Amino acid sequence: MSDTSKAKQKGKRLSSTQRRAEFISKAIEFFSEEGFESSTRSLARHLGVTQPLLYRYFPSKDDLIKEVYQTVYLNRWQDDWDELLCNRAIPLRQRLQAFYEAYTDAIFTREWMRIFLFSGLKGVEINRWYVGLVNERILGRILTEFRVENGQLETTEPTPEELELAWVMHGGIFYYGIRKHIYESPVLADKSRMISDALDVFLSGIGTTISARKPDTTA
Amino acid sequence: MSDTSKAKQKGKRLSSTQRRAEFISKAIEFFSEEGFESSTRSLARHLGVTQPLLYRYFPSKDDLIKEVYQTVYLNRWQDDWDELLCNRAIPLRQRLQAFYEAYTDAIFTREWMRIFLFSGLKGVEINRWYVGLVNERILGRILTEFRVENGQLETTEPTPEELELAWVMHGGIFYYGIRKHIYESPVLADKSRMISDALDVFLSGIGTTISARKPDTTA
DNA sequence: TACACTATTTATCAAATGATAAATAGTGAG
DNA sequence: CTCACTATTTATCATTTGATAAATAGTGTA
Repeated sequence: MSDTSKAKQKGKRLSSTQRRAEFISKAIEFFSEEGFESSTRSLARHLGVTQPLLYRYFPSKDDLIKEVYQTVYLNRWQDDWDELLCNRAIPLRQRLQAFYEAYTDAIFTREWMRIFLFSGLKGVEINRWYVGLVNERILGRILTEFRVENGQLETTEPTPEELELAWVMHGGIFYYGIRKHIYESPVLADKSRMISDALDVFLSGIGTTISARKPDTTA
Repeated sequence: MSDTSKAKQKGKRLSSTQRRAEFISKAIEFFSEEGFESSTRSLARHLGVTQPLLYRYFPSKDDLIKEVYQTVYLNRWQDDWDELLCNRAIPLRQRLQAFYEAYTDAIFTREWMRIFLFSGLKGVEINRWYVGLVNERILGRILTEFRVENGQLETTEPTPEELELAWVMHGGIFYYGIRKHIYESPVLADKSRMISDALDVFLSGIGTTISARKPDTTA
């Protein structure tokens, strides 16, 4: 009923910037369903415009895809998550629960999960970059914060074994999203509960399992 | 240097059955790298034959792809894994370690992981079937065996929360394979150690976390 | 109203695609 | 050696694909 939706119905002349934004947003919808190998004609049909119009806004299909990546990957990270993870006024367990609820709220969508996996299979740079971001901005921090809360040396680097266990925890949570949105398989409805259990298990394990097997009392 | 490799070098006349097997095996290599949207011509080049020859062995590209699925998904499960998981003469912890080492030895290959994800994104039936297999043949059993070992009623169905926690454990281990073979990201070299830690954490958690929060003392 | 500007469409191209039919060339049986 | 058989290639088709150029049609401005 709004101005824009009426304009879209008739399919006539949107402003350049509006059109561009609409193209990217609908290209995300489209490519996340059909994969990036799908044709520009099919995409244009989905957009309700003719195929050559795409080329007035993007020099090539590849450029459009890159814009899709940018939009999907970037600006997904909320800046306050950094502070949340490192806010030592709150118990770590609470911080992690809040973080993973917010984080999974942001990325557990069919669109995001599928584009993430499609681009991962293509081995594109931005995917590798994202994995690095998870490694340093989430898992590395969690391990540091765990040390601090347990009165250990903050400066001690996490061992590879600890980092791996953090990845297994993170991957377990992430896989819930894959099962739900990629496999479309039934999952526990209560996402918070899943996160809570995963965290409990991880935090009790990182304390006992790791320290017990490889006590770094070298210093 | 062998007969077959020489024959392949000259590219001349293999027996029908040999050729067919070779096509499927190399199609797995090829599609796992390039994705199923890649062209039959490109595949033929990879095979060292001309493209129409493919159609003498498979009615259509789709039929070839189905054969690829069959070969990759089926016969991957070793029959003795069933017995291994349920062999109550051995402590559950040991059974799980042995099982997951063997299981990941079987599926943590670049080919398998990539074809699994490609087919998952396409939503093909065989992928859904496989997820069901993991659910019942691995995770359901683990939970049952855990009950038995802890003197609980074998007949009691696992709660959804328990099954979810088992999925998180399994997903965490599986994600190690994704990170290694899809993201090509560095992982802990010692896979056995990763499995061991994941299992320790899971088994200690399933006993305390779950039972503590939702004690099923209804009966 | 008339004009300039540009968003959009129509028409089109060359290359790539899945698929088929006919021609060719190894191979084994007699 | 010859001939039938079939594995393989060559030639080809109709579609689909990414992309471009030219024609058309809204829209704001004077």
